[in-house]
Amino acid sequence: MPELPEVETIRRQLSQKIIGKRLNGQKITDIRRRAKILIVDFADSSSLIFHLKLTGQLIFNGKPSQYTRKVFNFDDGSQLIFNDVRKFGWWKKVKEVKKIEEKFGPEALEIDFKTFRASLKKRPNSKIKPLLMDQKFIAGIGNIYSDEILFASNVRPMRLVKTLVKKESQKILQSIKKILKVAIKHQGSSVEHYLDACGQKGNYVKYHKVYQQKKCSLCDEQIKRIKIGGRSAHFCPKCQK
DNA sequence: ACAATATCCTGCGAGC
DNA sequence: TGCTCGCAGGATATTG
Repeated sequence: MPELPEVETIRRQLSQKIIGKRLNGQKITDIRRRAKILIVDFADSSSLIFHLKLTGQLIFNGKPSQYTRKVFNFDDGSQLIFNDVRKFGWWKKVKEVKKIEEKFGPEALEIDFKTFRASLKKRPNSKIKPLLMDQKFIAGIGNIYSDEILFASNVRPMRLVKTLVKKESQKILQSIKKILKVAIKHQGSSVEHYLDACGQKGNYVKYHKVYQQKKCSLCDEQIKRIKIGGRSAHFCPKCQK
């Protein structure tokens, strides 16, 4: 499922390919990302925005399939295809994208500890994993990376925020940045259907420590898989407290 | 005001 | 073999 590293990978690839081209006569001036939303800006200050949700793909000059929901044609004959098996993903032309951008919490790669800790204080009774996935709390993290971040932090996903000591909050924020950055470096994680804008798989799956893993790479303990708020959560009962 | 649950959709894997 | 059933998940709406 495309989370921050996957959308960021697509953003970087597409910015090389389509900035300066025209779509329906409109010149593309920039490609940005906010949370898991990809934003294509036009010269007239309107934008085309995408959310890939679970199984969305945006592939430059890709070959259309039965799951292709939309083909965007550029003035030079190149194209961008939007594939989506489960049809949860969407795209939308908007006049004023700022309003949408404002709905999200601070970007995961930009938030500072002071802000992070203050936000945590406001949600004492939340379980940490669902909170990390709350886009209004912090933007960009989904099911895969919340599991990986909490493993790296030695904190169990069901821990209540009010039980976290300062050191643990620090470790969590540190892990958020580290894991997301490394995942971007490896073009994200290809579980389910994710492919980047070149139609390639992301390699970060190789580095997953808990998400859909059987045994802990550090202590050999069986990885536990539980449900938290209707979502799967993976953790090592030995390494995570 | 907060947190938990249902909802959308479709392919896939388990089980009979 | 071939069918049914349940599961996966992001974000929103609804319920508790």
